[in-house]
This record gives sequence, structure tokens and C-alpha cells, in this order.
Amino acid sequence: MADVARMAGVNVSTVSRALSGSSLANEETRARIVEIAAALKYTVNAAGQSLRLGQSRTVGVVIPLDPVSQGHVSDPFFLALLGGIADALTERGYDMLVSRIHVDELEKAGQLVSKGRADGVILIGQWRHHEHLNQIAVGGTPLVVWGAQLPHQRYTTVGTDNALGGELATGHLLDLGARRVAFLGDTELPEFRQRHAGYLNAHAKRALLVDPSLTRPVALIPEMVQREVEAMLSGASTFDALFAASDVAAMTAISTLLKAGVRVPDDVMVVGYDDIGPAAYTHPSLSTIRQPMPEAGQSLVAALMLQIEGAQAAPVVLPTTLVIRDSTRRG
Amino acid sequence: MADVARMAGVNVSTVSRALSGSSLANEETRARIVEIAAALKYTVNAAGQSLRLGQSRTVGVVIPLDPVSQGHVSDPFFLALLGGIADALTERGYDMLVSRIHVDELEKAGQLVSKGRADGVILIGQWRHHEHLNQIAVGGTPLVVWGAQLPHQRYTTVGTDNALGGELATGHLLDLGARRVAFLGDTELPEFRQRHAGYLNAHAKRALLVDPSLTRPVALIPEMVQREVEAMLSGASTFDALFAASDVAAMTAISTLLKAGVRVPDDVMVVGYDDIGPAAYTHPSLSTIRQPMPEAGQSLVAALMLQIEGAQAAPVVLPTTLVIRDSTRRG
DNA sequence: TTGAAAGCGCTAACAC
DNA sequence: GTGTTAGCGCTTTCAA
Repeated sequence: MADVARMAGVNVSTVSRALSGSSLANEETRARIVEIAAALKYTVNAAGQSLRLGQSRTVGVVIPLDPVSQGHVSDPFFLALLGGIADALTERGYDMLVSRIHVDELEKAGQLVSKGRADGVILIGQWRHHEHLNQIAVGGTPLVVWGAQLPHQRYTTVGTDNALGGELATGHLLDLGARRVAFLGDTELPEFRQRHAGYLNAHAKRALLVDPSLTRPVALIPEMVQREVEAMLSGASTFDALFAASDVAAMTAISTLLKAGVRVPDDVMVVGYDDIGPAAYTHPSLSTIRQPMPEAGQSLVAALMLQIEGAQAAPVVLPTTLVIRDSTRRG
Repeated sequence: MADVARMAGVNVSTVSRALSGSSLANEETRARIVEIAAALKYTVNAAGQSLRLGQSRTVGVVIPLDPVSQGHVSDPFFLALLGGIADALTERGYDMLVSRIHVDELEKAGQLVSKGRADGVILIGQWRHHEHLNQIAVGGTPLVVWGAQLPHQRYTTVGTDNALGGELATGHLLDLGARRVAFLGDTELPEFRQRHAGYLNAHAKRALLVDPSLTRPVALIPEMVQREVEAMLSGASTFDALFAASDVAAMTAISTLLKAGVRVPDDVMVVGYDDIGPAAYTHPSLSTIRQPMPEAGQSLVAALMLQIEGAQAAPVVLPTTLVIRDSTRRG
């Protein structure tokens, strides 16, 4: 910046003002300075700016690494969400610092802010870390979490209406005549628990009884899902439909069923969750509950910006819709 | 830091030394300072450090957004690569700044460094930007690109042996008796072009002629792949095997084939590329060319670190292997 | 409208 | 082994 100032024959403060588009600046000088800066390929140094301003215009996006459900982070759903967040941040002129943080050191998420690397944190995947997250938020760190709204939460959540999604999915299966709907998903995790609640609710509303043995709380990684479906097939209790709490799980389940000679949807109908891109292009194409990804990114970022500005941000529950495809469409 | 110094009754420089693990430090004082810092929840401010040190200990990971092949960025392959990079960076104490940059403003990749936001850039997806990339690298920006090694490149590439991969895939199909192998992938893109060269080579080595109409240069997004496969099925020329230049494309192709009543592998054998997680769990499971993702992340980061330290980094070509699964296993 | 100068938090050369 | 101090690049208050 000193160089630019010298070349332009002005003081650095003038350069600073010109480049930041300050109101107190002669249009003529400003144009000259901008030109010189471009010629010199000069760009404002972020560290100096950040140090002086006390903010980094960077948001930390944290993906907690859970040893149990680890596989899940390779889910295209996460990439879609990450993409949505990236777009929303770019619009606002913010950079995105992505870290995978092991759950045992989740406090590092807060450190991103205390170190000044980020002005706030978006955390993708609430898992079972409710208490940890509360601690971070209580520390004053702007924090928005993708997940389910929970009692006594001190952090802001953005998520979809999981109970509604679960109910839509299950209701759809029941209305098509299914009477033994299996549920696949770890009910320990808040989002999946809510989806399961919707599953129960759909039965209740139709005055149908639920066989508890059809609820299969399993980590939604391919290995586990395959094993679980195989176990279900060789087990005593039958099922005529399957609601998997993620599309990836649903796809794995379908493959496993087909491999065992079980027809989808003729013998077993399947509904997934997320509506990831490939869902429309599998065979059979997958009926699922859509979570609106671009809106999700926008909402997460908007909520975080509010917090960064010192305001409160209310939890956001985004709408979900049922997308009907071939996996629940009987000949 | 001043607070910590005051509480410890020492000078800030002592605190700095203690916290950075400098060799000139009394073990006793250091322990006391570390303790006080922890109690105060103090962490070294990154902006100050970065400003003073002239480096950010951050690496920019850039995903170019190509309007044509855009869909490709949702490929699980990218997430896997991103994960590998993240792990390698974390090991070295570096942060990862992720940006999606539109191809028209690829110069922003270089700005990440000139602004001091990052010490170097890893670019995922060479696409058709060879010249752009050369410009950035010539500017002195440490730059490593995931992609194919090309003539006259000024930047370092890390990638797999695409020609070998293409040859392995095609050779496998030919050796199983296929005589009309279709190729799916945009041969304008360096990596796919090399895979296609391998495809041609496999034929040549077996003294088999290639029907050029079987090469289908198409963007590997589901919509396009589906349309292309449908066109191939209704077209004049037949095919008894398919080599798709990505797993996602291969999966879409299989779905389209099955939907049309074509059996896989009995009527048409299919080989993909990448070996993404789900490849093993589809029905039929997918034969494919594995690209080693953890090694890829490590190599990319290692090459970039060399450049950051001012050294030259040689291009890296990682090995690829053929993984045989059910999509090429005939009853 | 512009210039001068202080100070954001940190590290390292130098002095003790 | 520790203290003092300068200065990294920037913005902004105050003075002109």
C-alpha cells in the first residue's frame, strides 16, 4: 500500500480510503489510485485489515467427525449443504474456512473465533453433541448448527421439519397399503429421532399399530445398512416397506434387497430422505423427502450474520416435501 | 496476550515465547503461562501472528465452477478428495479456505495468496483452464492442481495415471469378450482425454478396431448421461460394454440401461472410474478404476508445501488399480 | 479532501 | 532466561 501511495504521490491513508470506497474521496484521485493499484497487482492485505478491524470476514464451517457415524460425512448431502453455504457466504463477501473436527476436540470450533480466524461458526451435524455445542455458544461464539431444534439449546439451529418429513414419508407408504413399514436410522441422533417420531405419528393418525421390532436403529453407513437389511431379510419379522433416514442409506438398502431377489417396489417399497441429486437417476428412482439445500445455506448464513452483528437469531425450520418416484410406484 | 503477561507478571515477549514453544524459555515459567492462558481462555490471535510472520498457515482450496460441467462438483469424488486434503493439512497445522470460483474470475485464486489469506492454492479440477492456470503460476503463486499432466505447464499437477486407468478398464472389458465398448466422457477435458487415449490403446494392443461412433463425448452429469444412453439404445449402433469416465456417470448409465430392460452385466458390462464409496453397494456393484484419495490429498499438500518453502515440486502421478465387481461379472 | 500518527496483536532482534 | 522495542499493513481519529 505504501508503494501505491508513493506512486500516486499521496498518503497511504488516501489509498486506504480510495480502495475501500470511502465517501470522503475525490473521484479523480480515487480513479487514479485504483488504476495504479491494478497495475501493481496490489490487493489489500487481509491480515493487516483483519488486525485493525478486529474481524476477519471469514466464517468457519465445522464438520464434526464422529467415529461412529463417520462414513456419513461422505454423503453428497453434505456437499450440497456446503455448496449452499459457500454461495451464501460469497454473496456477502465472506470467506469459508472448512475444518473437520474430531468430536473429542469440539472446543476447537470455538477457538476458530477466539483466535480471530473466523467471525462465527456454522456447524454441520449436531449428532449427539448438544451439550458441547451449548458450551461453545455460552462462551459467546456466534454459532449456528444444522440440525434439530432441541429443548434448552443455547445455540441457533437451522434445519428442516424432521417430524413432518418422517410423517410424510411413512404416511405415503401406509396410504399405498403398506402395513409393516421398517425404519432405518439411529434414533439417538436428534434429527433421526424426530423423523422416527413422525414415523410413529403417521401410524397413530391412521390408528395403526407399530411393531417395535421394525425400528432398526443403525448407523447409516453402507456397511451397516447392508448388514442390517440382510439381517432383516433372514429374520423372523417381515416388512413390506422401508423408510430410510437418508437417501444414501435408502439406495444401499435397495441394492441389498435387489441382490437378495426382493423386488422394489413390488415386494418392498422404499422412501429415502434428503433428495440428493442421484436419487432421481437410480433404478428404481427413489421416492424421498426433499430438504431444500440452497435455502438451507442461505438460512444458516443469515442466522449467523445476525449473531455476528450481536443480534439474536431465532431457530429456523425449513419446509420439507415428499417427492414421489418409482421406488414407491407399483406397476 | 498483554493480559496474560500481566497476570503472570512477565513481559508479553515471554508469553509469546512460552506459547510458541520457543527453546529459550524456562520450563517453569512456561508451564505457569500456559496455565494462565488456559484459565483466561486466551488463544493467540491469528491476524497479528499472520501479519507479523508474513504467512497465514492457511491453504486455499479452489473449486472452479464450470457452467458446462457444473453438476460434476456434487460428485462424492470431490468430497473424498476434499477430505483427504483437509486431513493432510490438519496434520501440518494448516487451515483450509474453500472457495468456489467461477471460471471467468479464476484470477481470484491467485488473489487468495496476494491478499495474504492463504500461503498457496490447491485447485481441484483442471477442466479446460490450462492457460489460466499457467498465468496464475507464473505470477509466483504456489499452485498445485488436481488433474492431468500437460505439455508446457507452469504449475504442478497431482493426479492419477489416467491413460493407464483407461487402458485397464477397457482391457478388462475386451478380455471378457466385449467387442463393442462405448466410452462416455468429455474428451475435451484433459483427464478424460487421457482416459480415452487408454481406451484406444487397449484396443490397439489387442489388434482390435475401434468404432468411433462408440465414443460419446458428453458432460458427465446425470441428465446428460441418461439422455445419451437413451440415444445410444435407440440408435443404430449396438454396444456390449460401457466405460464411463466417472462412477456417478456409470451408475446413472446402469440405471438407464436397467430401466430400458437391458441387463447389466449380461447384456452390457459397465466399468466406472474413481471408486467412490457407494460403488461397492449399488446393484449390481460397480467395477471401476480406483483413484487413491487419501494419497491424493497427501500428495497435493506435500507438493504445495514444497512450493510454499520456495522449492520446485515435481508433478505426481499416482497409481490406479482396477477393482472388479458385479457389473462386469457374468453369471 | 488529504496528511499525520496512533495502535490493532504479534514476534524477533537486541540488550541485559 | 527475560525485558525492551520496532514494525508487519491496515484504518481512522484528528488536524490542517
